[in-house]
Amino acid sequence: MASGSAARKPAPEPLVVLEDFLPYRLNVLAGLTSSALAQIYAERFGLSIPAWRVIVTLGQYECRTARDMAPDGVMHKSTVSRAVAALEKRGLVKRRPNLDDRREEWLALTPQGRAIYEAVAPEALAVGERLLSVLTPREQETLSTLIDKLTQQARLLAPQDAEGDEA
Amino acid sequence: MASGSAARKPAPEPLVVLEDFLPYRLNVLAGLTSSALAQIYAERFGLSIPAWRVIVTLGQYECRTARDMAPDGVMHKSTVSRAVAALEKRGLVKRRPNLDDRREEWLALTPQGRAIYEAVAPEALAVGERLLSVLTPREQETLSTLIDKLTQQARLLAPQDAEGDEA
DNA sequence: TTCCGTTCGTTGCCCATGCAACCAATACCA
DNA sequence: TGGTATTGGTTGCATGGGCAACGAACGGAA
Repeated sequence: MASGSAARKPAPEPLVVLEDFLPYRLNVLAGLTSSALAQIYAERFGLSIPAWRVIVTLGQYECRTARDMAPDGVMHKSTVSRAVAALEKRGLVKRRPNLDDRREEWLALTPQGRAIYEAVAPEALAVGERLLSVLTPREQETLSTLIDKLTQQARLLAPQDAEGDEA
Repeated sequence: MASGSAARKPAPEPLVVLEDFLPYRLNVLAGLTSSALAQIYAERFGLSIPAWRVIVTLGQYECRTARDMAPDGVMHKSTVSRAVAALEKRGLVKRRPNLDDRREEWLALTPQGRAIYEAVAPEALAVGERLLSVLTPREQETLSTLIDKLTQQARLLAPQDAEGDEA
């Protein structure tokens, strides 16, 4: 069927099969999980992903500077800056000047920020659990190891961008 | 040292440890590999990631419609539309009307498009190889299996967005 | 034939984000 | 001390990409 000429011809030489290409598959997986989470962050709590990361980090450490917010260089500093500004505006985060170095400021969750943190965190964790529930504990450990190895290697392959920001 | 009051206090209850949180780690890994690849695509060939995906798909199948370009629902149809438009403008892709259904159009690489495909593909593959080179063949197989399982599960958790587009 | 519902694809609008330039404060060094 | 380089953080600008509304074309039913 279809037109008489060249429909659905196989390509001369398929050099890459996209659905077997690791970076593509990683992107798909990460995108799906991100959107599952972003849905919770956004619809229920009005948080962007960067905002969520800031909140989680402050939930862990109580007091951090904006620079410490992305020690792995994942978020751009402008992203962090804007996320913090938005959170401060909503009264979820407060800043205190660091008297020892007045370039930077200490950040902390306000009580309202902490409350949101305590509301979102369990739901986010639940999504993570549901995701991992298809793997055996042993597989989960293996996965963790593999991700670490790959991440370490990926840092070497993506030098000046995501990493050069730091250092 | 530091200010006398509340610097670096541990948080009351760290509910989530970001660097152990699977979705976060996946995002970091995918982001690093993406940026390693995007660098090649962009700097050397002026291709965005969606454009690259279109080119690879057409390199595999010769003739596809825009709709078939993201069968897994990863790319939004507007993203595909714009990527195809840009590629056509650069003379890398050509459209032919499908006379059997004039809503859609067949897409194919032009010779120039094919040339770019053949130039980019090996480099992209090389990055993928270098990434995987830190894993044993057995680990690579395991990884593949785990990614598949997780992706399948992630599709269930991210319903209306990335998937609802299709169906 | 004429409706109605659905699908493919495009486009206007808007927001998020990366980049780069910039300001302020500090560090280093002569 | 002064001068330069470096770092923390913000902001203007341009771009990429999502969403939703739209137009065009098809399918089915009366």
